[in-house]
Amino acid sequence: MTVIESIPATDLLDPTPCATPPSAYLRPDGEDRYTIGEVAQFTGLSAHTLRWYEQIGLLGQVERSHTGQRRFCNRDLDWLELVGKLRLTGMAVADMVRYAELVRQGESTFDERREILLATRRQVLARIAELHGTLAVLDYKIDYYGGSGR
Amino acid sequence: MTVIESIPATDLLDPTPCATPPSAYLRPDGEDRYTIGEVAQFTGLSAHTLRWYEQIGLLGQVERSHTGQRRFCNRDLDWLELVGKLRLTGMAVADMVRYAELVRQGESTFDERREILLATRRQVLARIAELHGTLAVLDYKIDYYGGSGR
DNA sequence: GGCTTGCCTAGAGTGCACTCGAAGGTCTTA
DNA sequence: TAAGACCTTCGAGTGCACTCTAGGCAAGCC
Repeated sequence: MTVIESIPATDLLDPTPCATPPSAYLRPDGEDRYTIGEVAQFTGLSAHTLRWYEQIGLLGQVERSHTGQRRFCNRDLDWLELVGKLRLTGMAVADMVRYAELVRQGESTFDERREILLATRRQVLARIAELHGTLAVLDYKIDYYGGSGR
Repeated sequence: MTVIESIPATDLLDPTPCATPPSAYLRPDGEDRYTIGEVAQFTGLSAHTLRWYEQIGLLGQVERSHTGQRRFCNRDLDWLELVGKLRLTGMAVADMVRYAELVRQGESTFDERREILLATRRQVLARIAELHGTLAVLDYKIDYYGGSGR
């Protein structure tokens, strides 16, 4: 919960459109075929939720095995990590789907994507300020109830 | 939204159990009898929501006029202001109801109330840290999309 | 061969926090 | 005294983000 991550310089050159900061992959690229159960464990999302994400377009078409089972790749994990971060900001699923669609449309949507992220950034800053405000109220009342304990 | 409030020293002695930081009251104490519509306008909550809050015990018995209409007082506004702050922390309504019950039970519940607020405080701090983490990711991606704009 | 485990689909259900509608009573202003 | 804004209760509806159910397939193990 108290995760403030730093971003290694090696990642700053990553050319993929859905680049996100570092992940500890389960397997190296080329051998990256994960079952839905593995991904569920790795991301903390349920298998149900992962299927639902794909269904609503938040995940794009996931590859399938010859028997029709999903086989997620490292890139999918990257994307899910970003989705997780966006979810933490309070962004609505529908908005994330919109963003995912823009990613799928390619480079021509860079500007729009940047705008979305900038707007999200502003909302996060506002939310942080709001939380500092509630913190002041909480501290005031905690003091009233006999203080300390912090 | 960017409200970081300061608490005037004059309020620090307030002896009421549901004391909250300053409100700009509509009317001075003694003449503080507001209709539900006025309170709705003042708090931004709908009249429906205010009735629902009372119904579930988040608001305690609101006074009534001789014809049975609700007449809110400044104290109710104070309480609603606190509820608004707690709601901003993401506290569940059921938990706020629990807190309200403790307030109604009187001084013997001071310790328990302080514990609740301390726990909430920890959650708010964790949430702020989490948001700083998402901010780092957003900045990373915004840079990738051509930066600036902040 | 039978059992278990894990996966598939489509669609229904859940919990939260409101939010609204219906049917009717009351208050205010003209 | 009449219009219309505002009030009441009760219960149903909404939107979100999952979460689960049912019914079935496929692979691995004893």
